[in-house]
Amino acid sequence: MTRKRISESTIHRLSLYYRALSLLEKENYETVSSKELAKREKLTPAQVRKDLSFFGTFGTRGLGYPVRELKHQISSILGIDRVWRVALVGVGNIGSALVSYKEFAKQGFQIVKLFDNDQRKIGSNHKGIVISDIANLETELREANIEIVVLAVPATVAQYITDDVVRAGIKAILNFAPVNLKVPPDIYLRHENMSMELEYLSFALVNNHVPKRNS
Amino acid sequence: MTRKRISESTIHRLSLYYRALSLLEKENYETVSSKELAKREKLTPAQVRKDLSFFGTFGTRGLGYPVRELKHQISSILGIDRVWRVALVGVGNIGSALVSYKEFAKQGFQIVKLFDNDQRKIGSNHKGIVISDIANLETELREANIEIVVLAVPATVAQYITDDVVRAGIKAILNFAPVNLKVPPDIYLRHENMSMELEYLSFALVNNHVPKRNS
DNA sequence: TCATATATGTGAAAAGGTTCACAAGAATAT
DNA sequence: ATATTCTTGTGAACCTTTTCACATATATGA
Repeated sequence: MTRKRISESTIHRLSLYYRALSLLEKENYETVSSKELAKREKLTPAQVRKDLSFFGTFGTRGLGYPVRELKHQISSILGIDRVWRVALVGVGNIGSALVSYKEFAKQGFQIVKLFDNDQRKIGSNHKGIVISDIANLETELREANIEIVVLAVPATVAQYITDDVVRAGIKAILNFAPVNLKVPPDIYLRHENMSMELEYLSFALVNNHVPKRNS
Repeated sequence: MTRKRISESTIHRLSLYYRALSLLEKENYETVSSKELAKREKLTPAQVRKDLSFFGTFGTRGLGYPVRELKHQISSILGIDRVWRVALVGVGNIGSALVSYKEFAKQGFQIVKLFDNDQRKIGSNHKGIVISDIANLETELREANIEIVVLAVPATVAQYITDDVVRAGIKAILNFAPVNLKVPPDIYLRHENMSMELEYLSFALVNNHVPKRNS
């Protein structure tokens, strides 16, 4: 299905374009040029055009891109023009915050299951979702037709839980634990390492680092 | 001060090496090879060696790298062998989670000030820190000698707050709001976009994307 | 002590990603 | 209708990053 090998950077930038287009739409823009789009996300016009060109031709010469239409196209490319059934494992600090994080829902990532191993939490209702026992992870992930699992558990147990998740047939995992996880090659695994960017800032301050671009 | 221009990717990987070395230290390893280090973070041995070579020669041929020593060196390169005075603006869902996030403290990022605009929160004690009024942001950032500011505020107000933060002389900002921010060129600005990785997973699932490597 | 195995450090090659530059199409003004 | 301006789409050039491959150094075992 992959026409050409799309780089990770391009995909990440699609997220940025989508975000910018959402805003432009709210501001009642009909069309937008690659120049304006680039400016808003601190990129170059050529980069914007090249990225989009991998997926088709969406613009009109002399005019630019139709905001609503392009936004829709990108959402379709990213697969966020639908609802994804997401389960969150670990309803601690980070986990709780993620349940309430509006941005996820807005983009179709619906958290429909919560898991924890804390007896005090299991069975209780958290933002409208009853917290399940992590002991039943595999079964309940299957029964609820979960497609994406978000891990917000301590690093020490992340691998065990991951093994369970993989056994449940889940193909996409987003891991917030600061540890690398072993998964079979057919599983999509991504990491959200929140210290990393702080460490980058630290490095930059200490070394007077000259970045190519901010962000 | 920059010997050579170090790439962002290299710096991010230093974070990974640091993490792996911390674990290796706990496991009582004396030395570690680039091969083992690479395996643990799903990289290649050559990559590890090349990255490290930008900063000096830390290894011993035939033996590998001394775990404790290399960990210390990397922490020094990243500037996390010291304490950073961090302020967090926005004590909502994400903000609260970040205050309790152990990983930050562990790496020297000490959150010493909290700000919010909610009258119910201002003056109250949150995990040992009294929440300040965001109206006094500029003054209090200066008075507390804050070096890094973390923004966990709604996208709609992020730019105004950023302007305040910049006026306070802060040179490093980590932004969790899903919006791009305008800052002068001498400010280090980084974004933590938590939807981005979910969107990547979505893209990967829909397009059967073949990644270069996981993560 | 010598041979063998191990593993670093690094130029050079290869791969990958970004920017350039321009032809071509569309809109707008005269 | 025509000229002018605007802006896309894209091959090619350029630049950056990764990987290769090997000389070099150390450790280990016989």
